Amino acid sequence: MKTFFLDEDKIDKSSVIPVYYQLASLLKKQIFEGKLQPGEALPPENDLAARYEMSRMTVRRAISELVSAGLVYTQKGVGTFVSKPKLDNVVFELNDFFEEIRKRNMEPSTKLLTVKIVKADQELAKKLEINAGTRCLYFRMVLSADDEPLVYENKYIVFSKQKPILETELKDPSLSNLASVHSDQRPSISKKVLSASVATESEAKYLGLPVKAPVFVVEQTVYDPEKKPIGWGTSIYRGDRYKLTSYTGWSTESL
Amino acid sequence: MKTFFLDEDKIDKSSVIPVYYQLASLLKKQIFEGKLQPGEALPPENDLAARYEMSRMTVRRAISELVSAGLVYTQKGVGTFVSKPKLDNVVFELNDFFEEIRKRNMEPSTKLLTVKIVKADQELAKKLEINAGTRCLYFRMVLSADDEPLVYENKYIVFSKQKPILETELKDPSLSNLASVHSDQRPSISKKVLSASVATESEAKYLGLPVKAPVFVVEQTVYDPEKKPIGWGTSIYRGDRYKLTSYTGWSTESL
DNA sequence: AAGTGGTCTAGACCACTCC
DNA sequence: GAGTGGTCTAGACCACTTC
Repeated sequence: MKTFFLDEDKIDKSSVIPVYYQLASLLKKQIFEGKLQPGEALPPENDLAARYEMSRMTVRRAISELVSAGLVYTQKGVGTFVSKPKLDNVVFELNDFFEEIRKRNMEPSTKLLTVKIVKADQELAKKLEINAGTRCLYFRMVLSADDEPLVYENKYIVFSKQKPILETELKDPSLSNLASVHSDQRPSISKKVLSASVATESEAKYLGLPVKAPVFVVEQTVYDPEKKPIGWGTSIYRGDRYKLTSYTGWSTESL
Repeated sequence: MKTFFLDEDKIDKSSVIPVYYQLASLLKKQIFEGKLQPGEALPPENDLAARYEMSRMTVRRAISELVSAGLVYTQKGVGTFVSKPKLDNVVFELNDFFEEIRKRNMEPSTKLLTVKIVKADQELAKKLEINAGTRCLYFRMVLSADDEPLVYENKYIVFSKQKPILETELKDPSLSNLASVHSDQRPSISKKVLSASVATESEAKYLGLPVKAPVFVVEQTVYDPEKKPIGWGTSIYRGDRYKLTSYTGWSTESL
């Protein structure tokens, strides 16, 4: 027989801190300290409700916090169990360039190298699921932080409405924004593919890199709600400046 | 005055499908179809509860589904509003090698090239926050799928207990697993850094690539609960085989 | 049959925002 | 002060798992 509930009454029902949050923190603590080991069952919800003198709904709210944090999982008719930490499944974030740069207290800028109407060649026609020769809007630009070039981009939008290029849209030159301005359809899904490559001659030139220097390539396709492509482009990220970092696991933070 | 509630009574309270789920789907549909535009407010919770004849708690459960899906956000004392889709903030998943390969119906395998005890040099000592010369366990291996080499790995574990290398642990040669077996501390946090590079001579040899072929490099550090490093390693992924794909946005799926 | 988590109700009080 | 979302209660019935 195992004894739970050794911790004193740590729930302060008159506190401004929600009761469910206090209980969630208390359970988290027991997990981090190893009092509740991975695979082990939490006390039943009714027991927790009785012990901490709160309603079962409030207990459930607390547990649902742990579930979404990935600390525990539930099994219908069986119980709630502590998860094993998954340290090898990680996610890398790649956020909007302007947001990311500003977050680092640097000044992002866009240099528009080319903007014109082109006829789609075979490759582009295939990417955008249109006929070769169809007219597309073409953008070529360099994104910089504090005047240091970091990203070189080529973008194509299916050309469906005549509209001038506005100065303002260079404030957000993302493919999804360009597509929403220059297309009839509003973009609703975006696909990005990240790969490793080496800089071509022109890429190296605009990024101030030696030819064949390592780079990240992000190929993006933007679709309308009917899953029809409305924009396609590639972004070349300097390999010497860009790294994607990710942390996973249980941390004693957030108590 | 805007008219909500035009949809007929689509809530079937006797259905096996939970009521909160039905309401969530109904609201999702209105958002996808544009009947509820980004920035626009959802009807107040009390109104929804009255209209669909359910308790407010159930309405809140439905809305909380939309919140965690990123479709809406709430403001205390103000209301619940439809979010703007963020198409340029994406996450790339990089999961456990064995899981990923099996998911693709291929057979993963590990070839252990080297395992021995080494004295830490300056660089390794810095990474593991130990003194140079401290003994570490060193692993060098190639991970393959259907006998095609895909990843080349070098890993170091702080050497704290004498323990034989077991055949079974090559079934999961991840740094976190090796660290948990060969260290006194259990690993609890993992940091991974993804960068683009080109293959060195030895990397190219083991991966069957030309020298200077593009590769992904993942540098991983595993920490114990006190944030002390207990393992460090690098993984070289073939750039011609590995791509990270990500989808974001609103999709009509999941209704 | 007993125990578990999943859903749902019909109220209640609160803090917050806006006018 | 009116309206909003955030929290909480004390019940209830259900489907599921285990014995």
